[in-house]
Amino acid sequence: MTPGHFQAVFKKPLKFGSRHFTLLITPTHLPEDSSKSNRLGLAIAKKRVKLAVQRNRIKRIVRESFRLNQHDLPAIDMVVMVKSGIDQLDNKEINKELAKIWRKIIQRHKN
RNA sequence: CGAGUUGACCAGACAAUCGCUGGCUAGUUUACGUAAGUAUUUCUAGCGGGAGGAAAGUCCGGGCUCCAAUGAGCAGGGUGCCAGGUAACGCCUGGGCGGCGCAAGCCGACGACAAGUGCAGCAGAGAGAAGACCGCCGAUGACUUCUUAGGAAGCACAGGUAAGGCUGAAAGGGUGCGGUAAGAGCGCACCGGAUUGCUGGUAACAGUAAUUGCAGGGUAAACUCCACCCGGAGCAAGACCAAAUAGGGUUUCAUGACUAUUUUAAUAGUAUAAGCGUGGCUCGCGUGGAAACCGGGUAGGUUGCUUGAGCCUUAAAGUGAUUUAAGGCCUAGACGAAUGAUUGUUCACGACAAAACCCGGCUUAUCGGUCAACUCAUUAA
Repeated sequence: MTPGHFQAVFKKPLKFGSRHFTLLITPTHLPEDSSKSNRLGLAIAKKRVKLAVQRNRIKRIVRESFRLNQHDLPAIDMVVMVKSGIDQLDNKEINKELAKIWRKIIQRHKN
């Protein structure tokens, strides 16, 4: 996603929260309706996660999880934001929490 | 074998599956083109590459880039034993001096306070060319008593005294002997200091001799003085390409103004903002349209961007930092930002922490391990 896309998401978001994540979501506005149109943006503030090593780790895990689940998700743009304290979690816990969020989104989409 | 010092190195390993990033090769796709082909297009496959010793803090120094430049000075800032190394340094090496350690070794902003100015709480008698609180003395002078008339004893009044005590971080060289009423560098010896000379050393400095009774102590990360160094800003530097919109310039066309001709609608000519309020000055309003090209330039893109004071091996010079020569090697280059995830096996159960223009240092963080040299202790020969 480019900065323009980020602005679009921030303008009219649908919020999903969990203990350590906040997701902002809008339906994609791509003119050509392709199958892989859901896109991911990461906004991990230095204020929330201090060390560069930890920030990179979280980004990787979120990307990985997104990659594995993207085919089940509806056509959306989303920005993943992060709350403080997430650097205390290990990889397994983060994966669990993300899986929960994906399920939530899919449920919402159906309804 | 134990305790330790210094230097160098490593930073879990292996396998399977699924991914990320940019490079090369092959194919594919897109754009332009009649085609050959061109391209910094899309996607796929294969191959090989892909964070650190500190990438960190951003504390110094340099390269590179732009700006300014003829040189010098002032201001401001920095450095501060000596010599060497280096592109340069506040770094490194070697040496000196001082301190710590049994030792290997480690630590030190380590110029100048007998240029000037300033500062020093409490305590204490006294804190800077000092000071008499306790103490010591009271020779000399005063007073009292005695007297053999020379003096003797007392008193602690004048006064002398920096040995001792007390205070303090610090009390105006130290120790000893002489000396004295008691004392005092007052005199002497040794130690220390200062000055001058000589010797060794490139130098810092060290050694030594003579002279000098010896001194106004501390503090310069206090002002200051002395010596040396420093132009400013930074890759968001800078260079190139360049959409939309607005605006600038040039050319052409159209329109409008005036004049002439005539078929009253055209042609030719003139001027290029001439126009209107308003006849003039002044003032105000107005000064338009289309196309092409040009230039500046925003978004955006490309570049800068990794071949470099580079790394490895060997040899030579040097105590060493380092330098020189020969041979070999190419080892991340992203930009919403790449090195991961899962599972299994294994071990000593994995710390601190991730490039962002590039180097040289310093500082700080750090689980543990390997190697080399050296020191101490114990035992044996």
